[in-house]
Amino acid sequence: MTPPEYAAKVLTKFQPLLDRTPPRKLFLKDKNIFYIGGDLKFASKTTRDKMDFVRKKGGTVVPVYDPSIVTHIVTDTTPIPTLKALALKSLTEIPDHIPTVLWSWITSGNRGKLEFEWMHAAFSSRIDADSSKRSSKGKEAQFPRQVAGTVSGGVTNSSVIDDDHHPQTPSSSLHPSSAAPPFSSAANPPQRTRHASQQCNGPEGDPLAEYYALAAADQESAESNDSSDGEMPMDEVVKQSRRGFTCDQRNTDNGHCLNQGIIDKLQELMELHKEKLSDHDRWRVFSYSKTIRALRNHPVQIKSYEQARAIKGVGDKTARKIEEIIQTGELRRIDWEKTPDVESIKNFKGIYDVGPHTAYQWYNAGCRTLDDVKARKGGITLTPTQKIGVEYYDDINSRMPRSEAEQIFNKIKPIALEIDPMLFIEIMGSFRRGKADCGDIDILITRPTHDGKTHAGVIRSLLTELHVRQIITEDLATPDNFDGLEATYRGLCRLDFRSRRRRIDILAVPYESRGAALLYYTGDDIFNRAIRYKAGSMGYSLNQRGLFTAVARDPNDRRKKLTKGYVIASETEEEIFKILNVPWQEPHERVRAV
DNA sequence: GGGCTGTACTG
DNA sequence: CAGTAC
DNA sequence: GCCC
Repeated sequence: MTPPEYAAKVLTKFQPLLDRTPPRKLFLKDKNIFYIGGDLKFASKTTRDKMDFVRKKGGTVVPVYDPSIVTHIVTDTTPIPTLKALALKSLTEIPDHIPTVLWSWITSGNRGKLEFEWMHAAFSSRIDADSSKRSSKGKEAQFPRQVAGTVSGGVTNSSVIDDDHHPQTPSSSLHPSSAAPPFSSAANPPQRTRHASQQCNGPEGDPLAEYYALAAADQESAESNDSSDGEMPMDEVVKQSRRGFTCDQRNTDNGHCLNQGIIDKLQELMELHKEKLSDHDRWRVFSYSKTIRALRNHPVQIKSYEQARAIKGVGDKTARKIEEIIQTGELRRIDWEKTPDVESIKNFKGIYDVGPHTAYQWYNAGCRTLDDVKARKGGITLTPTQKIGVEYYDDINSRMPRSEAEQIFNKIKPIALEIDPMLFIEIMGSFRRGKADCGDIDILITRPTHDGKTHAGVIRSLLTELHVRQIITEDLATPDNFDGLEATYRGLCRLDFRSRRRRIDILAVPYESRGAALLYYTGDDIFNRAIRYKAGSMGYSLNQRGLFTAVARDPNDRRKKLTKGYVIASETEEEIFKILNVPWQEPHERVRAV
């Protein structure tokens, strides 16, 4: 039997099953899927199982590719056979509203909600294809929709993934979700709400499933509300928007850039300043990184001092440097800053728990290399944490493929749920932002309280258990209070006994703080600083516990708070964005780092 | 001249 | 408290 | 470093 023949047959199968399945479990409802297993002539067992699965989850298996009907192309194979099955000559002929995704996108629905399509893009060239780009009318009406059950998710051929970005990952990896983030993000708030609602058909087991849905609904109903409800004089509001906060605008492009030459030189200079000791240098780095970010997003090639100067964040000094780069192709300041200490300091700071101060102390004691440090040259001493930092120097300074973070998390999550099945436990950080590789694993833990219970004590049990199972191998910093609702843990972990050590952070927060915590632990760093800065400039204060108002600050020292103020938002990310008048951005859109 | 995020852990 | 990390 |  051919795949189209079987697809046609699937449409009539499972109807009784579909009729008695709760609609919330049918996460493929309204999805018209054209599936390509690889063999065009014969529907293999795997292909048949997969088509069955789609149907059982409420999806429609479309027998013939018709772009006006199909909402998603799911492929387990490479471009050539895929195109053959579609009867097309080039991938570019597929409309932008039809994503080409891997099978893993389908099975991601098993975890409570379908993940973003770009996270499972089968071909990097079509990573921006997005079903939310489809005009909302005239679609998906032709086919009946219903149904559900369970079936094993298939294994995916990941050789189709463009894994240029993480060469250390063998192409035999079975984790196709390690696709790179999209180069540009076209999402906007109205589409986002649609995204969110299409993703909230979680199993009852996910305590936050409804929270995501509610948050999305909140946002929708609040769209027209003016955020400045009388608190603030109008002219001040205007002034703020003129200033422009880094958290407000998405990065427009990550690809090649017209000002790459300038960027390279400024970046080189910035890297040198990073290794210097003074506060002055620290702020220079802050400033350069802002300039570089602006240049990355700058649509035209800069050819003059004036043009450079016109960019927000570029002052006289930097504009002069840019001018020099344009005219000579060089930047003399780079050689000037390339002092002999830079290399040593950089290496020392690569040790966990070694910052500028310690690095210079060691340098002044006569250390120049890591071996000098290991030999305690000059009589230097190391803290216990620093010793761990030295021992696992290479591990800690390398990134792991997204799939490894996922695998480690998949070991930890069941252990946590065994302690308390009501826990909310998710990976945050760069993983949540969809990065193809992760520097560490950030795990957020909380628990709904409507049954009168909390997650107090869970952190202690979980850490104990993870130590026993040798998943966590070293502690770097342990919580002040192991039994509270709030806890911060930092350590090293590993997937199995022959894997590298990986940095892991486990954070627990009270349930009411989950939105603020989600926001903070998702980052990225620069986005966080920017949104906190904006909050501060609007008279609020934002931290991982919530957005606070009426915070009285010491007039002599603005950073000192005299009163805590009171929480005005903390349960959802959406309400915090809304109050701060920051356009909604999905985690993968919150990337600001250069 | 002062701000450029705000907090937790370590010794 | 200073230093470090996120 | 930049901005106020």
